[in-house]
Amino acid sequence: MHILIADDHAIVRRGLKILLLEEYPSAEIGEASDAESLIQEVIRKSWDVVICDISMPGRSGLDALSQIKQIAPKLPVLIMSMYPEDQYALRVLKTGAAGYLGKETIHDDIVKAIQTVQLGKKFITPAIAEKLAHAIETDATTQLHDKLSDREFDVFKMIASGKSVSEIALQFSLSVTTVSTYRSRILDKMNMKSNADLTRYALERNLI
Amino acid sequence: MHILIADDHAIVRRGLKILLLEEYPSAEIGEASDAESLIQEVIRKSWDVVICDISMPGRSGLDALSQIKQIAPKLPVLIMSMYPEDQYALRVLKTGAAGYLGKETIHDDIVKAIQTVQLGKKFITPAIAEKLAHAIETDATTQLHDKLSDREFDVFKMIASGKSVSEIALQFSLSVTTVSTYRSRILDKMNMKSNADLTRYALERNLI
DNA sequence: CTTTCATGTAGTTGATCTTCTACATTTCTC
DNA sequence: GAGAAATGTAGAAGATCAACTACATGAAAG
Repeated sequence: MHILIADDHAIVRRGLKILLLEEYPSAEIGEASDAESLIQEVIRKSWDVVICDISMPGRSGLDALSQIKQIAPKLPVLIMSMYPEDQYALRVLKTGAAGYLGKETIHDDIVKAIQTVQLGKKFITPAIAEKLAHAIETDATTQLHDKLSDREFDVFKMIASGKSVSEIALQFSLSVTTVSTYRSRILDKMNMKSNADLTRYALERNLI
Repeated sequence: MHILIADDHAIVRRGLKILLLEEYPSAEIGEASDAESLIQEVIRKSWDVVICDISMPGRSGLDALSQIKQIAPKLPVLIMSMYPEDQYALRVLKTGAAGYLGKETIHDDIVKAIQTVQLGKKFITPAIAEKLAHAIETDATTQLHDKLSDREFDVFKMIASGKSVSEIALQFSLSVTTVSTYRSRILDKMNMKSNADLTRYALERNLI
C-alpha cells in the first residue's frame, strides 16, 4: 500500500502517518508539505491513494486536486479539511475527489475511507450525503456564489475577507489585473457592487 | 516531565505526542479530547504544562482555560490554534494562558514554548508581542468604536457599508484625501487593517 | 465537428486611493 | 490658562485599482 499525505502541518502529517501505519504496518507513506511537492510526488511514482488537506499555502488543495486528476485520473484523492465549514465539500467532489473528510471525521473514518476508495467507490459521510441531497433539491440557482468558477471562488473569499487585489495577485502569482478581472466577474455574477457586499454575503453564510 | 495535550483531533494529539517525545523521551504525555476531560485530567493529577487547542467541541478552549486557572493557577497552559486569525490571542493571554501558538508556529516553536513556560515566563511570539503593545496602548475594554470622533464614526459607517472614499467625500463636500485621512485614523484607532474588518465589525454589532 | 460560451490570463490607461505632511481649531489636562 | 493631544481639513506624489480590451483554451451545445 502506497499512501501519500499532503498537509502543511507537520504535526498532522505525523499523526496521520502513525494512524495509517497501525492499520497498514507495511504501507509506504509519502509526505508532501505543499501543493508543489504534492504534484511532484504524484508524477514521480504511483500511489494507491492521496490524502490531501484542502488548505495549503500557495496553490490551494483544490488546485492541486484538479492537477492530480489530470496527471492520474484514476488515483483516488481524499480531501480533508480541518475546518468545520464544509462549504467546499460539493465543490471538491465535483472536482473529482474520491471523498471529503471533515474536521470531525478524519480520525474515525480515514481507514474506512481508504478501503472504500480502494474499491473504486466514493466515500461519502452522512453529513456530506445530506448536503448533496440538499444541493440537488434546492439546486444551485439559489446560491449566488455557485455560479463562480473555482478560481473566482478563491478570489471571492479573499476579497470578502479583506485582502487587496494586489495581495491576492502576489499569493497566486497572477497579474494584478487578472485578479481585478476576476473581481469584476465576481461582482457581475453575484450582482453586487462593492467589496463590502461580498464581505456581508460571505459573513452571512459563514463562507469566511 | 508531565505534559497534557488537549485537542479534539486525534491526529493532532498523536503528531504532537511524537514530537514531544522526541524532545522529552521520558515524558509522560496525557491526552484529552474535549474540554470536559481536560478539566478532569487537570483535577486528577498535577501536570507540568498543558497544551490546549482553542477550538474544541462543547465548551471552548477559552472556557476550559479559565477553569484551569481556577483549579491550578500556576499550571502553565499553552493555547494553540489551527486558525491563522489570532483574533483570540489577546483574549487568551488575558485569561491567563502562558502562551499562544498560531497555526504556523506550533511545530517550530512548541519545544521552545514549553521550555519558556517551565521557567515561569510567558511565551510570546513577535507577532503577538506586536498585538499586545498595541492593545496596551489603546486598552481594549471599551467598545472599539467609542474612540472615534463623530465625524470619524459617520465615515466609518459609510465605509463599512461599502461606500468609497470619493463617494463619501462628495456627500460630505470634503476632499477625498480628508476622507482618506479619516479612514486611516479609524483603522488605526480600531486596530484594524482593511475595510472588510470594518464591515465585519459593524455587521456584528448591527451598526449598519 | 464546428460554433459558442465560460474561464484563465494580462496589458494599457485613466481613475481612485493612500501616505506623508501640515496646519488651524477644539478640547482635554494639570 | 498654557501646553498637549485630538480633531477637522487638504495638497502632492506615488501606489493601487478598475474598465476595457484581448486572446488562448477548454467545455458545452448543436
